[in-house]
Amino acid sequence: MPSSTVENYLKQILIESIQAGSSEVAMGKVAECLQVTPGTATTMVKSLEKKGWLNYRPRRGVKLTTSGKKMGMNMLRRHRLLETFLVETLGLDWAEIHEEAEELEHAISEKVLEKLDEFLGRPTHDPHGDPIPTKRGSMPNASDRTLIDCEVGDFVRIESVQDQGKEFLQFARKKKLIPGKRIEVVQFDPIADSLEFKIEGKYSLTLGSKTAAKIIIRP
Amino acid sequence: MPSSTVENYLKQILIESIQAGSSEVAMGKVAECLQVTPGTATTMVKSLEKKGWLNYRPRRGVKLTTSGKKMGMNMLRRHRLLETFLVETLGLDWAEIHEEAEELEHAISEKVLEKLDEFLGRPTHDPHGDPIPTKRGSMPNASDRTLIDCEVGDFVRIESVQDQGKEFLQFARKKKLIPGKRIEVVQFDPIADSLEFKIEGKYSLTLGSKTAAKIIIRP
DNA sequence: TTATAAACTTTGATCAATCAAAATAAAAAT
DNA sequence: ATTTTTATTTTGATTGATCAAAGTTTATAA
Repeated sequence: MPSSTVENYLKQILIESIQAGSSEVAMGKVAECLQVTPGTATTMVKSLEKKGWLNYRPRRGVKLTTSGKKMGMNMLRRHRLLETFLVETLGLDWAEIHEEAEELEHAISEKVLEKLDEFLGRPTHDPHGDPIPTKRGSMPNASDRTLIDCEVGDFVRIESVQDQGKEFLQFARKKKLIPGKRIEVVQFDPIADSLEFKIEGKYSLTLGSKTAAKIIIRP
Repeated sequence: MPSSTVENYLKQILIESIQAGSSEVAMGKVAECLQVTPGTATTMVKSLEKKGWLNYRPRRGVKLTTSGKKMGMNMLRRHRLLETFLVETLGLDWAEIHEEAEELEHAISEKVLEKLDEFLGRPTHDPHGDPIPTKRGSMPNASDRTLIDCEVGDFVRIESVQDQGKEFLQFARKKKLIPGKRIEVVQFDPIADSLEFKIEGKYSLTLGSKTAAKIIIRP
């Protein structure tokens, strides 16, 4: 049985490889997203290779094997199901759930997870709008379009928000930047680096491109 | 923040000291209930003393400090609330929940625990009938009478069952040896080491003293 | 093309938790 | 009062995960 450290490496490498689109993840990225020094990442990654979770090419990066991908997906499933539970059932604020799920995901067994999934009614997306992988490890592929890809006049729907930070999530909730909400793009000013839009036809909001890029949308 | 190993030592030492009635727990007991070699227990206990969780007298045993007792109680609270959740909400069998709670109790935060307690309606006892310590660390003291302390003709109620083992719990459920059930003692034969009784006036059952001692009762 | 910077790997060390086996102390038996 | 047994402690070693700092490649810039 993999330690929670191993589980974290695999989950994080999977997330990076999905996010970057490329399957090989640079060692710098690995070290960064696991919050360890580069040397630690190198050492760990070598031991993960020995155990068959991934392939490591020195000074190139790492690439998950089939079992590594499966394990990573499973962790993502745990994480997102737990987040859903924490919000839907226990009523925690969506800004607080990431850290909580981060701990619980290593402690929950497959058996309990299955019961939880059933109890929650087999949800397909977590509170941030991210898709929950199935038990078999497949995941509906998410949209790759964000608010900055929109034209003035576009009508779109928020699919998810890509920032697990407390501050951002509290801001997003206050401004109704919540998965499912309808958005109409009103104005885009590249010089001012600002994008103005209306949520549900009511609430006006202006964001810079950095933040607008965190809002994943679907037409 | 204490590691889960530390949490386990404190919880287990607390349980032992409650069970044995004496506050000082022998090193042998510590090693046994934590499933480590005696040498490991000695080493660990010394480091726990340095951190103020307990007092250690070589070749005598250990005694929790106030903060150690508090931490141990808190772990017991976590464990029992989680067990309650696993049975009441997720519908797991009571024979499977101990190991699950054993893992989850180290991962759940105070915040989530509080929400869980609220969600469950502030239960006072877990599925095995054991009292759940309050947030402040107090616990209604349990009965110390078991089935073997009964006389023929006694009418009593099952308060709890004191064996977390799978086999015993499956047996107990099948035989309706469940907290809350009423029992009438029918016969007691010291020579045969057997005790016969009726549950809810319907089901007859005979147990040896070893097993009868696991059934905590209240008049 | 060489110098510099950035990314990465090695090396040597530490910390928590553990074990096996040897040493010691206390308790029980003779 | 010894001897034997049992309980406990010590010692030396291991494993997993980590870091700091020194060394090595590869990429970038001058």
